[in-house]
Amino acid sequence: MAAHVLDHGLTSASLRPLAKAASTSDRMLIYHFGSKEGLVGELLVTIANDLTRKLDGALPPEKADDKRALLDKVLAVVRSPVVAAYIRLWREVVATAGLGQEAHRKTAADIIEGYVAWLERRMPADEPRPREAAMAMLTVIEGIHVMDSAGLPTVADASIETLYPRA
Amino acid sequence: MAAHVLDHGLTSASLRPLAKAASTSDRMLIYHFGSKEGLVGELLVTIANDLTRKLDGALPPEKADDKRALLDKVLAVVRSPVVAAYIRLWREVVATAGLGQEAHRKTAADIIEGYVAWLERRMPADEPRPREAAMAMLTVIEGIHVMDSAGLPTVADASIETLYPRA
DNA sequence: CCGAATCTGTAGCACTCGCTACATTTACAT
DNA sequence: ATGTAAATGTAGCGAGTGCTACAGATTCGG
Repeated sequence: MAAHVLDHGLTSASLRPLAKAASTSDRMLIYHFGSKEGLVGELLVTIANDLTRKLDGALPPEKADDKRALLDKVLAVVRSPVVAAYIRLWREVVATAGLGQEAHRKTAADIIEGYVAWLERRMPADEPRPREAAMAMLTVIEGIHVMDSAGLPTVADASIETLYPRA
Repeated sequence: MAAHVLDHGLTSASLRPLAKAASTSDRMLIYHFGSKEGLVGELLVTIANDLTRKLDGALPPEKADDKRALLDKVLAVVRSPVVAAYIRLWREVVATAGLGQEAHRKTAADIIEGYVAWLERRMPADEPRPREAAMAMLTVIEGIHVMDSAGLPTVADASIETLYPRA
């Protein structure tokens, strides 16, 4: 089911295709998860954990040499095809969080807090305000994702060079 | 119809409610726009123009004193309730653009290019690379929108202070 | 005034949506 | 072995989806 959602998107995911992906029936999904909302909630948690594991695997928690090096490494990972699917899903969650979806808003906030901490742990040792630096870098990364989604990596790269110039 | 989409979102917009908002029938919408896809396309163009007009009205094209002042002014506008609705819709377009929706990707790219130019025109006169500076600022603004959507303005504000420190 | 083209209302088609009723099977403790 | 609870299959409900067929109304040039 996680694979199906990563492929086809969250808002267009309906019970019957999800059930097919899990080799069961919609009947069973409702039976086990109570409702579609419950299913999606648990699914998002699972997927977020998957992503965390992938990121940790690709980038062990060591202090980077400088911020630009860290940003480059992170972008190399999140722009890779496998992780990019997670980012697309992430865009959907943020979008629905913007509307009334309070559950998704909470999920989004949790995930962001998690990644701020994740980035903070990898900030250069000489960084005076690592937490603020992590927040700033994550904000930039989110912006870059938007540019990538729009098919404008040029804009993204120019932004990187401007905000985090190579030493 | 634009108001309805701004209120209720794009992906959940269906013909009958849209028709009701326009005091017609779904029959008529298809007659005039050919298909839902055509309708949404024209609707997005109209809405984007609306937003451009609002932004121009709120922020005439004058060179700002410095980048932080420009950023603050822009954020004051895009965070106002009226404009925030447009931003929520924008998030949806970006999210669907990330999936297969080539039409939305094109729309997204056009809009971004437009706002880069819009920002460039307002960059401080002493800015050596106004275009790159505009791209960078727009990237940051997009990231800030994400933080706002997740209900984390704290993160957004810390990022602003870090990336564009007050002189 | 009249034919033709442009509009619009009513009804409905074939489909998907989340979810449920009901019956049946399976697993397991006693 | 038997009673009980968990698990599953089949069928379907009511609502909504984009869109169409058909018929009647309106408008307008000749």
